[in-house]
Amino acid sequence: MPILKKDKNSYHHGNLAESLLNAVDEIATKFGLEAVSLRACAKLVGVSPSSAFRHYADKRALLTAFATRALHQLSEQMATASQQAQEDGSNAFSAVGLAYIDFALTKPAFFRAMWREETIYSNDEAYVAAANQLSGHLQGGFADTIADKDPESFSPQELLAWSSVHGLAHLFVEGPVGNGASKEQKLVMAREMIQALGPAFASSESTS
Amino acid sequence: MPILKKDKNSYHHGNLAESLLNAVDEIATKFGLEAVSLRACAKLVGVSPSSAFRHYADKRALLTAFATRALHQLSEQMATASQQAQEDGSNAFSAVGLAYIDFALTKPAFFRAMWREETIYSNDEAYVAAANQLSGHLQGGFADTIADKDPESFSPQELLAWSSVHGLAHLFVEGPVGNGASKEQKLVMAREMIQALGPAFASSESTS
DNA sequence: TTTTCAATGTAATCACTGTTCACATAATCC
DNA sequence: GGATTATGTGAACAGTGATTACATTGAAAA
Repeated sequence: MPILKKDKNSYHHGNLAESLLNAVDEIATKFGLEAVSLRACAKLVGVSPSSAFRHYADKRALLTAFATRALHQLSEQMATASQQAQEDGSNAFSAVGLAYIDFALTKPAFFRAMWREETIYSNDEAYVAAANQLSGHLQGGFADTIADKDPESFSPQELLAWSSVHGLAHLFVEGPVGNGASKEQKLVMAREMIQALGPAFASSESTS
Repeated sequence: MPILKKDKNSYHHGNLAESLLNAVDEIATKFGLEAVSLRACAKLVGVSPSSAFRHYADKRALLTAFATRALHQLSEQMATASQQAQEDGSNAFSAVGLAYIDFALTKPAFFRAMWREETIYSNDEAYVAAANQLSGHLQGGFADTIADKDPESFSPQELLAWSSVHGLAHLFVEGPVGNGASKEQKLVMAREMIQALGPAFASSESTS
């Protein structure tokens, strides 16, 4: 799946929709989310600016697709972390939470793109589904009763779990927390914070 | 402090720097943060677009000043909430945390502006100071040893406190949490989440 | 009071942005 | 092979942040 058009003379690109997402990826990674423009993406892909509108109604629609893809990537990493923890016998919620924060630290532009009401269509079906999947992974991390639960309703503890992990990730990425620290140090802070969360779950969970 | 130039013929505005901040306020409140443009602010103030650059080096500098002002406003609300709780004898951290979330729900555009690395100068002295003041209020909410602590270092529990409150506020404002719910319902969710946080602090705090 | 000068606001202009529209080219279906 | 649909193009539009040389003003200095 090449980003660039295969040969400069071919009129059709063949994979433009996805290639544009890859272009967003590349530009956001290199120069930040703010630097992502339709024209820059089009140029990177080797295509005229207006061609993007054949595949996305809007810049916002493109960013929505990108955010959705990012959500899926994060979900995937959380799933493997959970699986790994299950094999190790270690704490699943801690593993999933750390995966969440690690993703934010590794791909800050992606994390930013995911949560930005005003620049994505947050009612988009695929986006909502991906977000629900995310929260499901987190809920599944510290309780094994996921599937048949209403994804819209959170118990206070579930909300606490998501909020704290998400909040730390966001404060790392956008806020003044841990400004001088390395990624490893931040992950240590995260692990400790998650550990401190333990007593809040102890009452409702049998074993840990 | 009028936003508009007093009389259309006077060459000097007299209070442009602050009036521009008010313009950002108004536009962000009415049309969202994304709609804030230097030109729109200038027009609202009744002044030419380029005049803004006499007072702010950048659009980013303007937004930094706006974010800083917003941080102060939030700080103020947290301070009064804390004071109120102290008079009532109710839980100070809960009050401060709820004030934090209430602010985010009431002024989402302000909350967004506060935390946006790429559109503000997050190393700006005044901004950093305001952010530190914020975290101080939160730390002060559940322990009374604020003043002489290094604002850069957080204990795991302090980090947990800020992260969970901040995370829920952010998920409300930018994320899919509580999408159909009213502000009051969200505040109930917030109160319950904060309550669920209690056990995590119990071990290190004597009384509550 | 007059003169000087720094502070503040302006107009014109630049490259860039998202978006639209009439058009060009290609792939696909009958 | 010819018609139809999907996909990419080029030119244009208004709006954006920013810079520059210039205009206007208020206040300090004479």
